[in-house]
Amino acid sequence: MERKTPTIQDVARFANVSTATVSRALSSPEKVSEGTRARVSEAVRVTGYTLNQAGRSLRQRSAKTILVALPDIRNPFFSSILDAIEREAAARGYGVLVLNLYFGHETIRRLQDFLLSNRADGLLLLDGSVDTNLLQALAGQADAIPIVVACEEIPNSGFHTVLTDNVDAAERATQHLIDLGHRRIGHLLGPDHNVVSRERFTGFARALAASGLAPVPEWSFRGNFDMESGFSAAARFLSMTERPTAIFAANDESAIGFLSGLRQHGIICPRDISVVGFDDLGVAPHYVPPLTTMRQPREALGRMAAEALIDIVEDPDALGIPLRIVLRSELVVRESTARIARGGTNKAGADTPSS
Amino acid sequence: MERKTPTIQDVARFANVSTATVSRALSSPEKVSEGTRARVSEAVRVTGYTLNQAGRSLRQRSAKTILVALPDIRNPFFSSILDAIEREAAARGYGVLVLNLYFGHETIRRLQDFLLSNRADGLLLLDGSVDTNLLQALAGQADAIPIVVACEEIPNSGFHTVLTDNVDAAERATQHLIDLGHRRIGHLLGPDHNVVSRERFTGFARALAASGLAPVPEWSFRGNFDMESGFSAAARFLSMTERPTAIFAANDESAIGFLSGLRQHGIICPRDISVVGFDDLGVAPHYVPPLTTMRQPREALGRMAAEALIDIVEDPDALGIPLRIVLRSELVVRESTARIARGGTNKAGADTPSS
DNA sequence: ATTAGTTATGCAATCGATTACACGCGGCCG
DNA sequence: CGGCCGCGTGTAATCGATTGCATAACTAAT
Repeated sequence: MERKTPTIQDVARFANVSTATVSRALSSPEKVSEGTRARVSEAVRVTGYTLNQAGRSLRQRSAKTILVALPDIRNPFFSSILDAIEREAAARGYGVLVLNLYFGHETIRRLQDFLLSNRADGLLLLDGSVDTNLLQALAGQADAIPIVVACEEIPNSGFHTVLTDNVDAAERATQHLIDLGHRRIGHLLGPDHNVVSRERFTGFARALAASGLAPVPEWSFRGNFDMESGFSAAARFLSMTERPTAIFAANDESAIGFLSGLRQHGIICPRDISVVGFDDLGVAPHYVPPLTTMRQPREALGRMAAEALIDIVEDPDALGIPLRIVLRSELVVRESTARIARGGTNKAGADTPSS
Repeated sequence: MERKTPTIQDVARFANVSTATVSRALSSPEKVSEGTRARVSEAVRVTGYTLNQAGRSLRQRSAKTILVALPDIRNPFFSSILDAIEREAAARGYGVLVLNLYFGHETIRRLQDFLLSNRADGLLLLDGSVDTNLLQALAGQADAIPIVVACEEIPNSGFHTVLTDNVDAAERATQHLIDLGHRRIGHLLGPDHNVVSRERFTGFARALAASGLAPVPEWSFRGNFDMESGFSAAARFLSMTERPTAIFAANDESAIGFLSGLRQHGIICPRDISVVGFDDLGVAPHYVPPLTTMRQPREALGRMAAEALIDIVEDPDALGIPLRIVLRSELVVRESTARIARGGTNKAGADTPSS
């Protein structure tokens, strides 16, 4: 009973044709006569044949697989993008390999390996902080490896890019706070080295400038995109005597951590402080209070990035110039932001509102 | 400048040895002399050789890749398990293919394809609701495909399984509510057909029974593991005249949706109701109120499942009998549960105003 | 010195599918 | 009638790496 998985040879034998014909019948049916086609289908059915992808990959030098490299799968922001990517890839017959990109050379080596070893046909990179030289070496060769960078921009790299309008969105988020009457506005930063962090800060500063304000260095809280860092920032906030009345947080997770920290000391949002986040995570509408936030079109972003990558994989000349798609984020107003209180309740000492 | 990626042939030519020797130098160094080994390394360095995985896979019939199939990548519970799996796999030199298992035959077909086409060496299944027949066909053949089921049990299937103690954990969660003096305890269910849902309900009922109580059918709210379903359940809760004083929710997400729905109508947790969740998501400690919940050892679960699968892939006879690992969940008490209010009969209409 | 054993290496087959090229056959056109 | 074209098919080379078997060069043992 030692049956091996059937190969194209078995099918050929059964259908009484050559392996070449079987191959053609399966991948370009129009090249084969109707009768033969039927015999081959039947033979496939009977033998239970399935393609051996390794054989095909070897010959065609393509793996029908894309590699998605991201800084943290656990982050719900990335995981929903990954979801969209997987859907799109599946629809086009591609598999998705995921690679956690902690940091350091080790993982870069692995990334390179995956690509060079013909396990993946292209790279979808969801992290802007990867060594550019290395990537360009990969992308610049004669048989260049298709790369699409999504979410985070790698400046001047010339890679195809799909991202959201971080600067502009941050500006609008901050403007929302200004529109509500806030003048003392702080920012909960993202990680230092991160491009997205910087863009959001830029948009923040730009909105302030447009209203004749300037960022107060004290009110830029260190953060890291995660809840813990928001929580720690709250401690610093609480220790200050001159506090902002509103905060633009670099993302929802840190906003939540921040609010959670404040709440433990009786600072209530939006009564005492307004907070606007970024991302519109699933929990945002169900948090207490429901979070005002910039909604990034995550599904679209993932889908379009995957689409573009596969287009290039299938026809390297498809795109003349580097692609650059910018998707617009949308402000979702909920309950974590409110018009500034009239009498300026927000005192930690004897501070007067600037109005 | 039309350089192709170098092959083992190029290395062999450069090092003045045969391809066989190069292959051996790279994968079993102890079989070649020291001098040759050095020449080969040098040649590899100079030519910039990297292995072509397709070639190796074809010959060795192994892809150095595992397939992880899950119902929803976006779900933070799964994404952190996926993270752990990826880490373990990476450490052992394996790649990870992910497959979203929406439902229906189409995806099952894809799953089968991946396995049969030699793109993956084994399957890590994070979903108990897959057609068992098909899986057993895959697993039962002469050259069986290694399968490990994690998170969700497939009863009587004989698959290797790694999971958490759902029944027992649910019992302890409910017991916690009983210990706080609650007697009128409801349950926010998971999806109907789901094994895990049922196990958690079983544990719930068991805890009640141990205290001489029984589940009140009215107080078992339909749910779906997601926030929306928790939110809807809240509406039903609000419409009832006889309400439970505590709820055991099938998971944190639905607990959050439920609390969010209640809050909109002034029902405050834990003052008016106690809620215990399941999973200990990242947001749990930062929710308002911080959630009491059963922490599942997600990282351990993912890691151990991956470990077991790869063990089997590398040595199919490694395990004599079907593996079955059960990990213990841990109750994390936070602020969403409280001792029942003294006179608190919790009747609708008799609500104390919230502010 | 002969034999046996060990070590290092090469030769060539092999994994499974694809595809360039060649061939045979029938129809069509000049 | 002869040449050309196109269709359907088969033959065999090919993709890149691994590995069973053979061989050669030494060492050790008798």
